[in-house]
Amino acid sequence: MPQAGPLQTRNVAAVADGRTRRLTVSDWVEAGFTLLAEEGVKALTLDRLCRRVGVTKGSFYWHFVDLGAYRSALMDAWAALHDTERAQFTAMSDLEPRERLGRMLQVLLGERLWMLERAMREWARSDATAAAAVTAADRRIWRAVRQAYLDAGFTPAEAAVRADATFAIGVGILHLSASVPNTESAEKFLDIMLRH
Amino acid sequence: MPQAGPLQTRNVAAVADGRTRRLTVSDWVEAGFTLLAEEGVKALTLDRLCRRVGVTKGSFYWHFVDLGAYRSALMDAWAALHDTERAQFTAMSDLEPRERLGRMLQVLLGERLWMLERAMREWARSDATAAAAVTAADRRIWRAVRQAYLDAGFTPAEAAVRADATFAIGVGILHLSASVPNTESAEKFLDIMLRH
DNA sequence: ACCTGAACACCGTTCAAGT
DNA sequence: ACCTGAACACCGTTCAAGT
Repeated sequence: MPQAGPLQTRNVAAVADGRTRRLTVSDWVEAGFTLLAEEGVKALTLDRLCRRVGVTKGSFYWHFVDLGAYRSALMDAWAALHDTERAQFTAMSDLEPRERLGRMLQVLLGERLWMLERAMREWARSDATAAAAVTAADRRIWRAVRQAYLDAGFTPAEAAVRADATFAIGVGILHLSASVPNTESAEKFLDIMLRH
Repeated sequence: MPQAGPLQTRNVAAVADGRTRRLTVSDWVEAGFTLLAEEGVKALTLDRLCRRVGVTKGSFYWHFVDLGAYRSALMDAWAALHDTERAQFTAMSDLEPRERLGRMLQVLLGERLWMLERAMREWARSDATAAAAVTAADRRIWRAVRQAYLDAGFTPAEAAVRADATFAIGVGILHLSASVPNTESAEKFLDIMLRH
C-alpha cells in the first residue's frame, strides 16, 4: 500500500550498530515519530528526515513513493500504536469506572503520544485517508469511554452524551496545551460528569 | 507594526468598482479570511491570494514584508473580530446563565468563525506572536464563561473548574468537526454542567 | 537491493523598471 | 505611491549511475 520498495521482508535487529546496516521502513517511521514528538508537524521535512537518518534524499525515495506515502506509513504505525492502547483499555474493564476514565485520559495525554495525536489530527484535515484512520480510532475509544459511563450506572442516552463531552474535553485539552498537557483539571471534570 | 507600506491612510469605499481602485491592506486581509474560511490553512498560499485579488506577487510584497507579516495582519484583524464578540458577551449579562452559555458556544462555532479559529490555533503552535494573541483572547472568553457559572450560583472554585471544562469542550468540538460543528451535543453538555 | 548526486519544478522572496 | 516581470533560493521529486 503506502510503501514503494521492500515490503518489510527482513525485520532483523534494529539496534544501534556502527553504520553498516541498511535502512528499513520502520527506521524512517521511527525517525519521523521522534521528529513529530519533539518539534511538531512543521519539522517533518525531507531534509530534516534525511539529516536525522544520515542519508541522502534519493534513499528516501527508494523506500517511499513520496512524502504523502511516507505520512501514510506513519499513520499506519500510529494506528497500530492506538490498537495497543485499546488493548490496555479493555484490560481495564475490572477497574472502577472513575479510575478507568482517569487512566484513559492519562494515556491519551501522556508524554510522547499527545504530540503524535495532534499531528495526525492536523493531517486528517487535508488528507482523506488520515481522516478515516483518525475517525476509526476515535470511534473505538469513544466506545470504551461510553462503556465506563454505562458501568457507572447511567442510561445509554446519558452515557452517550457524557462520552461525547468527555471525548471533546480530551481533544480540547490536547489542543489547548502549549507544552505537555496537565491532567489535573480533567480529573475534576470527571467528578462532575460522574455525578448522578 | 506588521505592515510594510501604507498605514491604512485612506479607507474609502471598499465596494466592487470596475477595476480602477488600488488595493488596501484590508483588501488582502479580507481575501485571506475568505480563503481560510473556505479551504483552511493550506489554501493560504501566495499564488492563491494573488489570483484571488487579481494582481501579481510583487504587489503583495509592497503591502507586506513577507507572508509572516501578512499572517500577523490577519491575526490583528482576528483579534479585533474577537473583541466585538466579547462586546456581545458582556451585553448578554442580563440573560439567564444557561441561555448565555448557549449563545456563546453558538457564536464561537458559528459559520465563518470556526474555520478562522482553527487556523489561528494552528499558527499559534509555531508562532509566538500568534500564540500570545490566542492566549489573550482565550482568557477573556474564559472569564465570561466563568462569570456565567458564578451567576448560576456556583462557588468561585466550582465555577473555575466548569469554565475550564466548557472551554475545553468548545475547542474540542472545533477540532473534531469535519464540516460545520453541530451545537446539539454541546447543549446537552451544558445541562450537566449547570446541575448543582 | 539500496544508495548517491545532479537535474528539474514549484513557490516564496527580491528588485529594477514602469505608470 | 503602487504595481509588473524577471530573476533567485529553497525544497520536494526524478532518475541515471554507482556499489
